Amino acid sequence: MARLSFREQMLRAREDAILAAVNRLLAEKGFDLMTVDEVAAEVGIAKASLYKHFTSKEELAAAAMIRVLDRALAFLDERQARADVGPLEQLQAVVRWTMEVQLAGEMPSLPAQNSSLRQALLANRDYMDRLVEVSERLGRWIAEAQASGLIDPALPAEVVLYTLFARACDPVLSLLKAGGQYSDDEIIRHLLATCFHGLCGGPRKPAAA
Amino acid sequence: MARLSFREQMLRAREDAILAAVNRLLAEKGFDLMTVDEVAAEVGIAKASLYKHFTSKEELAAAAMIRVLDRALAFLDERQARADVGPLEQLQAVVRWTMEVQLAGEMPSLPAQNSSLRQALLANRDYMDRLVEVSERLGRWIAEAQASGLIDPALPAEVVLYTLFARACDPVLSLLKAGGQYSDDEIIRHLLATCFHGLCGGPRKPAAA
DNA sequence: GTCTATATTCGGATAGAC
DNA sequence: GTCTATCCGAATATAGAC
Repeated sequence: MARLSFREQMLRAREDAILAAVNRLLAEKGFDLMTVDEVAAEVGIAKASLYKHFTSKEELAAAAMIRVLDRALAFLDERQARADVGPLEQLQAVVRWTMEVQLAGEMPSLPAQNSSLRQALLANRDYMDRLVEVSERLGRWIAEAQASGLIDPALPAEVVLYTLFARACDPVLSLLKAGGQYSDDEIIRHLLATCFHGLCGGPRKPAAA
Repeated sequence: MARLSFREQMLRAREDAILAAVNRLLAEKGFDLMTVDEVAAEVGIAKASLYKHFTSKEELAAAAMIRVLDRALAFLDERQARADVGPLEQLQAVVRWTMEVQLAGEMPSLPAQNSSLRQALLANRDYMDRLVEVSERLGRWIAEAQASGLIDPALPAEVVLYTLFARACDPVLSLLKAGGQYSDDEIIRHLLATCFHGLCGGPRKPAAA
């Protein structure tokens, strides 16, 4: 039993190393430009060995994205444990977290509408279940925030949810990061401001009347 | 002379048909997933004939994107002719226009950071000149709007500019469009609201104090 | 379950006739 | 300048030895 468990641990460790590499490459180049050869090279094993763990490139990417969703769910767990935080602050904390993941180069970009990956993800129950779970938890905060007017009640909740997902891989962040003239904190501050208060800059100026 | 001019016209017409097809395919699938075979099939000519007009897939895509920028510049010309419109309204009109182009399925998505297309575009003077021109014109409106406080002066102009570009190919729009439960007008209205006033919904509620 | 070597498919690009 | 036919490299996936 102990030996089996040990082997199992080794297996898990290797697979996690694989998924970490896939995750990084997905963030850097996206699914289409990432090659299985690169993944194998980065992990330091032969390509054929990869295919013993995962049966296709799509499954490889799906496993990495499931891992990201699991991290997101763990983060949501943490936040939900705090009862003293309002729904708007929770949503802002989530967006901040996604930006930190982006800055760390660990946020895979959304698959294009036609990608073979998209098909695979839609058919992957493990992935879809987690995506639905994340959406439902965010949906509860969105509903609360809209009920109290902290989030614009005129916006359909769907629009708010999609916007949060989209900001999790907003190209503005990588453009600013590539420009190199702002610190990570400044980037996050500006993007949080535009996400929640818009380019016009909402309620911070209390209208000099 | 007349015959030469006629031939020239035919050539232009064919090339424009090619670019229209490329533009549509770029919007639908992106550069990586678009194949030259598809383009040829859609135009109804042989692939080899395409390569008489354009020497590579990258050049083909670049020509299509230059065409988009030319349309944008023409739109900016129109707007600048109106002297009675404030800078914020001009920027909102621009964003609205980009969303209409997106809804028409004619807005190519931003090339990924590592795409071979990105390299080609950066080296393409015709493309870069137009991109700089668009940026400078938008930059003037942004500066004016920030000077009068209509756009948040705390945001670096660069952040505002990048955000406008990013909203021109925001995946939120295609998600809402795919959902099918909102009219094009509603989609544009909600996205304009989140872009300029944020999820919290800025100055429309005059703070019931 | 890891390796080397290879099969196979696909897509960008070209040759050469007309 | 358009076509048909083809080349060639790249990338996914697999065979088969150890």
